[in-house]
Amino acid sequence: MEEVDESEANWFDGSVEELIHELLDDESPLFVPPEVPESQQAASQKSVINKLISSVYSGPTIGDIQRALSMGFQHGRSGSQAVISFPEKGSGKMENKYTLRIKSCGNGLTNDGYKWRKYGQKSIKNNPNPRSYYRCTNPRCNAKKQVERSTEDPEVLIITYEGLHLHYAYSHSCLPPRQGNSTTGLHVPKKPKVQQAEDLDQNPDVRPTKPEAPTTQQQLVMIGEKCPQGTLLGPVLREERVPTEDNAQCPQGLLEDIVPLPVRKPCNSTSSQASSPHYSPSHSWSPNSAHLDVGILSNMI
DNA sequence: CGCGTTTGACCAGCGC
DNA sequence: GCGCTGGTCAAACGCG
Repeated sequence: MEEVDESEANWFDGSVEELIHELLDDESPLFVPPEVPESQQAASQKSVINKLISSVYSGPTIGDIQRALSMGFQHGRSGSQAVISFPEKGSGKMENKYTLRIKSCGNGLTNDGYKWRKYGQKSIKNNPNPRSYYRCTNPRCNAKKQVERSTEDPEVLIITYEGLHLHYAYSHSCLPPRQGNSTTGLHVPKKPKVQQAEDLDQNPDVRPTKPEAPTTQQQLVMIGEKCPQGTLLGPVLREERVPTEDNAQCPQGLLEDIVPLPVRKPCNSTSSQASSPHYSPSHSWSPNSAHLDVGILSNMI
């Protein structure tokens, strides 16, 4: 496993918009051919950046997510429901937040594939049920979520996700090994306790059950990627999949970073994706290539 | 012993 | 300015 010096990873901690502004504010011409008139260089730079972003980020749009949701619940078991909502663009600051309203599934599990650490719980006004605050255990990932039960229907969980994951999901069948990632800054549990917080999400009164063991040999490599001019494009997580049978059947992609597992596969999050007869790779953004860049997704929603 | 949860305290934003 | 509320911190504790 090649050592990756984090100090050289050149992480861009801001959002995509901030990155764009940083690029636009740069005095130096960016991808603008010298023959372009000076008066048109700003517009040309924006055009180039737009193309750059569209080429770097080819993941799901909100519409894609909504389509995925409708797909997921067509394929999901009856009795589960979820509604995803996004903050309105016109209403103040556009945050990368979205809220899921999920009707509890029979098995009471909502493993969304990520490892969350609970950092707080607060009783909310006009809601007898406390709100729990979770943060992604990855120290480089600022993804957070809030979980509370609906006052109208105690079976309905209101999960508010904030921020996007700068790494792959640790879904059950796709957990990377603990060894070999110490250089990436990614925290992977020795024992995958991912399910614990998720169990509490669905059923705060029930103690967690034992999770499944990791089965794949995925390797996460974090790199800083630069454009030819040396301008930092942003944080990039590059996943190199060891071609094993397991991960060959474990497609994960950009959708994994945006749509939680219970939404993609309601009531089925504990079983192997590949084993599900309903699972169709065409409904997700599974990377067919060996590499997938996901880090630039921050603030896409 | 390490990791995760619990929970009271603290802080910031907002409305009055 | 004050109080309320939501969000976060961090020490204590529990579990494996």
